[in-house]
Amino acid sequence: MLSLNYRDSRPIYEQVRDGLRRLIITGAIPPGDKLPSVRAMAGQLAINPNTIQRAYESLEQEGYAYSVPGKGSFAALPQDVTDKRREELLAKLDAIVQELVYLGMTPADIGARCAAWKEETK
Amino acid sequence: MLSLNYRDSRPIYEQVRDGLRRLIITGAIPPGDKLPSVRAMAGQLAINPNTIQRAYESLEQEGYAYSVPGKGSFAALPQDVTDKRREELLAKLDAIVQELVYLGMTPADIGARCAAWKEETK
DNA sequence: TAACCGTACTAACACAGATAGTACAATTAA
DNA sequence: TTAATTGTACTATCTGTGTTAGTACGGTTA
Repeated sequence: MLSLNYRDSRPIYEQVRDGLRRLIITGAIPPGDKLPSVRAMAGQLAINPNTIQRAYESLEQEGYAYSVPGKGSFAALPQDVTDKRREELLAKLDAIVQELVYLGMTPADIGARCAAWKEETK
Repeated sequence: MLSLNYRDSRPIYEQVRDGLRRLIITGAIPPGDKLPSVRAMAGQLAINPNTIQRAYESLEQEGYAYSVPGKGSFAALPQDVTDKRREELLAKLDAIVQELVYLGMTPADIGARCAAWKEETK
């Protein structure tokens, strides 16, 4: 379901958050479905529950999940994702395009690549 | 020339590296031009020279700069930028497109946005 | 009732980031 | 030649964040 890379310099809770987000946007976890419990995922990944909780808090701040005490954490609807997150993505997109253009690609090249994007379950 | 954000959680040396990269890809520092010396930039930003050196090392690993002992550090040519860096950019691009599609945008929308990109000196 | 859930603390530890200081060889300008 | 500047390489120290460990409470479910 999820894997950690201890050679990666990124904090574990960020890796968990990004991994869960990926499971959601790829459809592996449909909106409304229950996410693994904090303790279950901590046990599975052999890390501390506090670290998982931190990942869930971060994911919840983005709008990708919501939690109900006593019940569990669930994947939210795409509509619930924060505008802040959308703006971040577009800003990153622009920065990447700018650098790729500097490196020789044309905006048309990049645009074509994006337009041809398919769900390849990467 | 450059500015630091101490509220940002990102390490200073990464902020410096990204800032310098931006100056290069925007054309503010043309290829072949000399970058500020380690000590000069450290003094200007009021931080430790070691931190600047670390930023330069990272920038050099990407291929955006090269250093000559006794002379200084210089902006490299776009051709010198590592293939690794290019691959990273394309991988990030794909991930962003995937998430934007999940959030409701069509690949055509995103492609059009990229193709319409202009040098706005952001 | 018992087991699970999210959540909220406190305390302690490990490590990366950052600072401070020093040093050396190569280059440049005086 | 001399003096100043450059990149580079160390060591030592400090701080903050990430992580772990343990405990606890209220709500939900079987």
